[in-house]
Amino acid sequence: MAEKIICVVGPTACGKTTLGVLLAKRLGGEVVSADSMQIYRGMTIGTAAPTASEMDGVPHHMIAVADPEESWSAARYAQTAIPIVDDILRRGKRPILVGGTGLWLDAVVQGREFAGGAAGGQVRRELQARLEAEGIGPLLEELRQVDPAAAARLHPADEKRILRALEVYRETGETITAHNEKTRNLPPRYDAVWIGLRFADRADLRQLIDRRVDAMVEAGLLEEVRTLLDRGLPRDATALQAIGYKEFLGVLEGEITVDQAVAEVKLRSRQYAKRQLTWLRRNPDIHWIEWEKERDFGRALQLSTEILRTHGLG
RNA sequence: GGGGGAAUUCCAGAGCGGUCAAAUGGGGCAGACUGUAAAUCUGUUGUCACUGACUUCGGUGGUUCGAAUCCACCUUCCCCCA
Repeated sequence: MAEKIICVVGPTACGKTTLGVLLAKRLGGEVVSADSMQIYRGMTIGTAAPTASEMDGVPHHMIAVADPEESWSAARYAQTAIPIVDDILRRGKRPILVGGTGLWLDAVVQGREFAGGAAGGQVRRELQARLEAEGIGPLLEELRQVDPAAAARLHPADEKRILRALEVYRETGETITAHNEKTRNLPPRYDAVWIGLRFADRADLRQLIDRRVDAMVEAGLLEEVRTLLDRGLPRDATALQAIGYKEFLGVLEGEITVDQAVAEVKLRSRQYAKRQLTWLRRNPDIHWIEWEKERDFGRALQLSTEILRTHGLG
């Protein structure tokens, strides 16, 4: 029987961090972050990573544990986070996964494994070079030869996944389609109770995002980005894909003004929130707590407690 | 005061007599997604009784078989001269 863990999910700025801490305190739990950007060090302001006071004494894992120059993936995250979750359980505490990166959450909770190969690998670089030289056509044709199902499923414009599919075959001798079929129905690694936070009206989320972005800028987002660059972080680092960072990079390089960057960050953030919601919507196990206008954490904690109780927790 | 230019679907911006409900981009909405996922990719975006019909391209009137596209006047905006 898989062990019980809690997952707190939702779009950016919906209050996951706060609820996670409240639940941890009530249940004697520890937070394991599932955030693809908070994982990097030196990116606290722009990723809205919890501060020491926000953590309120609750142990947090997987936040600021990676060098921004490193390129973390969902697979690497899972490899690192799963042992941590297990350790928390072994110590008789409750793991609480808190995060907005849907794939990363699923990578821990589900029993699936990622196929071989990786972004920085030799095979991938070869494929990338071929893509640049020949275009996607020949690569898609090659995929059609070895894995017709994947070739049919993937949109011809989806270069990233076409490359990945070829890479898996080259690296492992097994097609990604076969790998997926093999692992898709494995039992979940944990018995997760999913709690989702969202606003009943998206306009309220937007307002909150706007305010938060303004606060980030006031808190020194520009300086944070400058510091990262001063330490030699290359412009193409995965960490700099983070919303807020890439835009303010543009400010430092004199391409756009601060006002333009702020507007851009707000826009990208709400688009991101939308994508997060799309990902989460297909998870039927999520128990949604809806905010009306303002976030009421007292009520959310109460509702969460009831949800957890029905799942034998609390 | 005189001369010139422009007004297009949520925004920007094509279109310059029929093949235009109107290119393209942005935004919105919806979706996908398993080793870059805060990334990447897709669909859709006037209305409806939706393989067809109806109402649109600043306003009014006109030319024409037919107009977003031509003409007149009006309104607004921009530029130049004064």
